Amino acid sequence: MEKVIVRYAPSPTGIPHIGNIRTALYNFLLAKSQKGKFILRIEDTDRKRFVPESVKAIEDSLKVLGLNWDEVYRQSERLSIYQRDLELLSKKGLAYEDSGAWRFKVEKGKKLEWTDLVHGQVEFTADVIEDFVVVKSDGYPTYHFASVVDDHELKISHVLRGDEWISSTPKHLLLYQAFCWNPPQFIHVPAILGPDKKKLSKREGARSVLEYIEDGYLPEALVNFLAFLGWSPKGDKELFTLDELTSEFSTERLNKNSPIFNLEKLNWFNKKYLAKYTPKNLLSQVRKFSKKAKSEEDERLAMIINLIRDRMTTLADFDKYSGIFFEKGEEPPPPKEKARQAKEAVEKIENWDEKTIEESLEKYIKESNLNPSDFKNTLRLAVFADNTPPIYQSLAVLDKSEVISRIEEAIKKAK
RNA sequence: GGCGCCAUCGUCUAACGGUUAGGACACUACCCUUUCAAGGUGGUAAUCGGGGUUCGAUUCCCCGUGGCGCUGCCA
Repeated sequence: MEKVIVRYAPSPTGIPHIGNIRTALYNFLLAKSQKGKFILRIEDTDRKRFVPESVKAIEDSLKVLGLNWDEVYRQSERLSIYQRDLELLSKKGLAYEDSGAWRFKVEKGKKLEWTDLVHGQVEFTADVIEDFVVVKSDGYPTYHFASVVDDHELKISHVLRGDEWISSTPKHLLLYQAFCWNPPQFIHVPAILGPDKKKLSKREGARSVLEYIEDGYLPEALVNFLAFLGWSPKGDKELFTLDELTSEFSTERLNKNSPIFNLEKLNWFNKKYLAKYTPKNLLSQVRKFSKKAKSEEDERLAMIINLIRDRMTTLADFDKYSGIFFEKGEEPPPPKEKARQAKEAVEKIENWDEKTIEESLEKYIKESNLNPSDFKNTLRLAVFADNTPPIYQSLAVLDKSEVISRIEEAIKKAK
């Protein structure tokens, strides 16, 4: 069997959004699932729209997700190849000059068809195709020309790209015929849509994976989420690592219709992957996302993370839920009498560790014949806020003196 | 306008002629629980419409409708 060689060919006209990167993901999965080669090809043939920084953004986006490429090419460095093949066409009488550009001569009446790995048999008539430009007057090739020449040159076996290219594929087929080359397999995948069913816009997820990473989303979650937007594995399993996706991937299970970007689902994936992180790993990740966490010592930070990790959606959520461990919440204090009792109970605790705190307070509740829920509620309101992680463990995060001074503060404020 | 692609719960999807149309997110009820989460168990919710083919259509064919794409010396 021929070797599978696949390419992701973005044009560097801006930061690639999540939909572009999903195409890259599918290309990567297709290549690696067949033990093939994954090529990155920068299609920088439009000099007007070229944004130099976007090349790095493309590379960084792939790297952060682990989509490592085997080879990289830039079309702007391959001009002589296109020139050579243009001459070939022109010698055959299939290209002609027009206002400084070169056009391919389309033979009318021809039937162009291919078997798309997603769509099945697709047919066009050459009648609807105009003589199209292959080399622009500035000497750079058009997409149609450059991609066909390069795909052949690099022995690309499968062209997996967005389905906006379906209508252009007949042009590409014409070129393959003109050169007497065998066309690759075509796989056209639908674009991701926004919640309004329109093309993904900036506010609805057309952001780059780099931005999602900055917001505290995990690469594993992004990969899993993106893979499932237009593809599904056999069973009901939902959580897949990149390696698992690679061994499971098959183009047959790629979808025909356009999926809609759904942030809720991404959030769910992110929570799931966050839950899988080891405490040590999570700690170092959280440090990158929070100033407060950065200056906190390991042991205490680990305690806090352990208490709030279940409610974090992204890494950036550390600040959102850890506030009560740095500063008391705004909640109104409990009644004075109850707060005094709480203070008394806390003062009796001899060793300030989680276990002793719990034993000692439970003992106090029993001896004073208190309602346990009510007492814990009082503690929560006096020391923290109305929502907290388990109260005894939370108390252990603070110093005893801090707890007492917070309660005293509450007593002062209480009626 | 022409050409093309697409159509299952609100969303992501399963089904490859026969299922009580399955799973997940979201929503919701209950359980667990001092609170908020997390977790557990249930629930609401879908085959765009009309014709065929067939003993039988979500599934195959045609028409319509709707959405999207292309129709650039942009990709």
